[in-house]
This record gives sequence, structure tokens and C-alpha cells, in this order.
Amino acid sequence: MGATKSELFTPLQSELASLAKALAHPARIAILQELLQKNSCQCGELVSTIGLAQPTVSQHLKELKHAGLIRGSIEGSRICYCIDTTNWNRQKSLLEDFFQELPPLPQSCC
Amino acid sequence: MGATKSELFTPLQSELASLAKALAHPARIAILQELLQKNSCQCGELVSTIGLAQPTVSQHLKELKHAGLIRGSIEGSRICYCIDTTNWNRQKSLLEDFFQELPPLPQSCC
DNA sequence: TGGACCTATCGTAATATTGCAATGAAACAA
DNA sequence: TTGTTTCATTGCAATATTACGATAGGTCCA
Repeated sequence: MGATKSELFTPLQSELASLAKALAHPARIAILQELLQKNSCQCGELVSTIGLAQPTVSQHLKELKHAGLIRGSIEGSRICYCIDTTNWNRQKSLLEDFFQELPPLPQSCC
Repeated sequence: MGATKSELFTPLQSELASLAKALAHPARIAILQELLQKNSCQCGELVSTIGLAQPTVSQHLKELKHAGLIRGSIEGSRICYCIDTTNWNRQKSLLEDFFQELPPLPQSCC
């Protein structure tokens, strides 16, 4: 059917999956890397950096904004994007709590 | 079109996106949580725990296996799944390198 | 052998995602 | 005002994902 049966899962499971979904495209990874590296914000610059058409980049930016990972603010005729630091750190710790370190060779099975 | 233009991205970007895609469904998060918690492996147990049909769970397991996050081995008439520890730790550090901690309020823009 | 179990795979339907051309909206400069 | 620049939105086509019934292929036990 293609529709997730969301009533089966806990809020945490859904939140983690949403975060992962926001990261689940190389273009969005590339956008975040740009924003992390340049710290200062970008906009149409991203279009030429990434190599996708402007509407496509705009759509990816929308998804990242919806996930709370970035923010955008109008700055004259341009729009300034940057990492949403507070949310970023929250998501980071969410992921870290899930992605616990495992001892190299426990393998109590398999 | 629905097909990612993968030639535009670096191997690292594609790898991170693939990892995120593997985690981008609450059922797969739930499966991993089960495997992390019970340490020992599961199989048909997961079907009743998750609440999805058996073919659906089997499909999610296949994706997690393809992503290298879990392994499955035949154990009599059952199949024993568990976290692929080595790969897990590698993916973890991959994600950590990307998801760097950010100072609470730098905001050199926006 | 036959039946009971467990899991993978196939086939299919419903839905979601990706990508872009065309267009719209807002800011700015001449 | 008119034109330019910048970005969002709309609409659509192509592809991917999600879910499950039906079925196939194993193991195990009697």
C-alpha cells in the first residue's frame, strides 16, 4: 500500500524514523554538509553547488526545514539558510541514544 | 522523476543517505531496538512484536540485512537475526562524524 | 512419507518520493 | 513602472516504498 501503519509504533520510533528520512537523500546530506562547513548561510548558491534544478533544491530545503534541521530567514531579496542549532543537537542526542556502541564481538548468537 | 541522480554525489554522501534510508521506517527502528535489547536473536517473534504481517517484516529484515546492520543465520528451522556488530560500529562512527556537535548559539546568520 | 511449522519470494495495489518546466510572488534597481 | 534577481509553489511524469495474500522452499516430528 505504501502507507506506513504509524499507529503501531511509539512516538520515539516515529521520531527517529522521521529524522532518518530527512537524512535519507544524498542531496540533503550535501546541503547539510555545505551549511555545516560554511557555517554562514546559503540559498541559490546551493543550487550551483549541488547540481540539481532550483525547484528540486528548494523542495529538499523544505523537507529539511520541516524536519527542524535547518532554518531560513529572509534577508532582502535572498533567503538565508542555516542549521537550527538547538534542534540539531536534540536530534543528535536522539540518534546517539539509539545508536549505542556495541562491544566488538559479543555475538551471543549467529 | 523519483530516481536519485546519484552521479552528483560523493561516495560518503551516498553512503550516509543509504544508512539513513535503512533507518527511515519506524518498523525497522523497532526491529533494531528489539535486537539491541534482547541481544540474542529473533525471527518470527518479531512479527508478533511489531504487529505487521510476516511478509512485511521479512521485507524490512531484508533491507536491514542489505544495509549491513543485521545478520541472519539459519538455526534449525528458525532463522536467527542479530546486529552485525562490526558494521554497526562503523555506521555509527560514520554518522557521528557527520552529525557534529554544534555550539548552542553561534548563529552567524539568520 | 505426510503434516506442521517457519521464513523467503512473487505479484500486486496503494501511496510516497524525486525531479523539473512552468509559473507565481516578493525585493530591488533603473 | 518595468525589468531583474531570488526563491517558493504547482502540476506532472517517473520511480521507489510499503503492505500483504498467495505461494514456495526449507526443517522438524510423527
